[in-house]
Amino acid sequence: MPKYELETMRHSASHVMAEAVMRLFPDAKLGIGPAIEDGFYYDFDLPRSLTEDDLEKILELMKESIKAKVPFEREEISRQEAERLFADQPYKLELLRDLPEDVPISIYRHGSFVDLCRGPHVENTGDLRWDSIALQSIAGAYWRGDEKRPMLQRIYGTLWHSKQELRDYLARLEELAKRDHRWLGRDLDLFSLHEEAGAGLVYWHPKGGRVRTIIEDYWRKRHVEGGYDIVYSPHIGRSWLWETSGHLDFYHDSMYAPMDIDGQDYYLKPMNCPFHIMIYRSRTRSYRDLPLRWAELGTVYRYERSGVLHGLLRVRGFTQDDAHIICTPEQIEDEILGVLRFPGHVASHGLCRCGRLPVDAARKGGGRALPVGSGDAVTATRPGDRRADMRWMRGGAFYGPKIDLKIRDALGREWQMTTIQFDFNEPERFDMVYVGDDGQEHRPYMVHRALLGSIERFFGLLIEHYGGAFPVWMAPVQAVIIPITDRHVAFGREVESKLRAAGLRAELDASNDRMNAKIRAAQLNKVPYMLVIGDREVEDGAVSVRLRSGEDLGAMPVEAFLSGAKAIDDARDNQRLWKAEA
RNA sequence: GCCCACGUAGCUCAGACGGUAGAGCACGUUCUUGGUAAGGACGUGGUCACGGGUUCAAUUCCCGUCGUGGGCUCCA
Repeated sequence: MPKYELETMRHSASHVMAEAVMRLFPDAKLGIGPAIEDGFYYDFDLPRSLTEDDLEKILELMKESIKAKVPFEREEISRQEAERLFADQPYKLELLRDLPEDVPISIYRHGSFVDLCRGPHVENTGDLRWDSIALQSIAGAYWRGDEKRPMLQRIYGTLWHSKQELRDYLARLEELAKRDHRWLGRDLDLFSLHEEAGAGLVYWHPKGGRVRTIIEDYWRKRHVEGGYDIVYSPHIGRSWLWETSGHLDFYHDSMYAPMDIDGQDYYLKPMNCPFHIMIYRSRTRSYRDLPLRWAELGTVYRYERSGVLHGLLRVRGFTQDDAHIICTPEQIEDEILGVLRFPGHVASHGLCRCGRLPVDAARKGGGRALPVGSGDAVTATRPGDRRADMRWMRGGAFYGPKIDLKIRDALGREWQMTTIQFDFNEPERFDMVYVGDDGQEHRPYMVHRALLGSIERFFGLLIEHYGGAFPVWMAPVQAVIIPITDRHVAFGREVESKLRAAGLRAELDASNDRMNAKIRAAQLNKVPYMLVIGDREVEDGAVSVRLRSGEDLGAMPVEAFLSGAKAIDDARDNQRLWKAEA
């Protein structure tokens, strides 16, 4: 058993690092320095920018401190003493002043370094191992996460129990980085982005297009089965639409500048909802029509600040798998539960964990004045309440409580995918009504929901999830036919058309590379099946099947491969069935 | 948007006190016709991101813009 929790050691390491920085920059102002998931950081206000060389020096100084086994000493002091002690540390003073009155002020010293800190820490710096610490990067970070406050320099470090653990961790990071969709997308010829054609705009290549088609076909099929109707709407709309929805007021920073058409302002759509509402308003609706479930693969354009764009995961034009459910207050619970149970398969990992919060919130709130939610549910008050609107917007919710689902990428960052959001605002703004069984007009409830989130982001994470090796049913190329010499190409074409006729995405590699090179190319493209054909196969009407796992299944008649591959396709499990058959 | 770094062939990268550049892979031609992860030869390919400035001369130095990477803030 290690003597200390990693968290304690990491926090101590951040103090040791801060001490080292203070020795290099005696005038440094200290921010905060907590332990984080895999390491620690410390924020500094320094007279100049740090460089990679500085990191080496800092690590050297940390090493000295660790070798000297300097004891950590805890001390509780009065507020006045603390203010005196940190008189030249404005950020510490600010933290101090924000501490509640009844909290005792504790400080930790080791050597000449002293920090306002709750602890705990290791006994002495010698409890850390200098060879299991790495300083990873220098980054900018706003003081207290507020972009209006000064930007400090943050040093990220990582610490483990042993040198080996550190090595393993760094190796793991490298391994994960290999799954990065940005490089896989290029190597597998799935998509591209072009600086000269505009940042954050995605070009889907034929192979990426195949995967997207499969995702969309699947999406459409499940939605129709799930009681949704598919709708289509324009990409631009007159300013009236956005004024009415409120987007022009509250979402303005994310919208592109208007274009003048015959003296009228038109805007690229950042959202699909107002269009679906227009469809709703196109005729009188009865309670007998509800619930309405309208889905659209709607492409939206949003201005994103330049620093936040990231491959497919954060772009400026993307397609949402958007849907709006318009229902009566009585139907809302069933509708939400229906979404939570939605047989989305590809998107539904973890959906069930979301609980019943919004349903309860909606019920308690009666749909007009809502209680404050917790977690990711966003506060909502009255429709039309400007302050509340703005808060929802800033919080990322349009108009009410929501459920969000986040998935981590290869680099460990979280990205929002699924979102389910109540909207008590737009029905009001657009004066949506239905005629109830009492003959009176009533206000319907509206739910926005996207399961995949955006097709682009979903695809990016899908690439990383599979490391580019898509399961057979999604693979852009399912089988590559590899003739050994030119005289086998003719038979190769026959096989190719047979497979294609059977619905398989097969391609013939007729290049004049050697077979080995063709196999290598297919491997690198992560093609599930490689079908080698030479003299023996031509004679027998067979193919030799190699899997991307490297397994060689030997020769089999083309029909046998076909039925096997189709069965595999149906089972959505490429390798196992083959092994069972083999 | 902010902090730091970066931008040389499609990709990965060399390179030069400032005197307009090179490799491997990819691509093309060609020889080779090969049994499960790279056969050989030859060749095409670059306004050294873009725009200014300094200079006899800028891809190299300075400034700006655009873009990329890692963070922060923000978000599907």
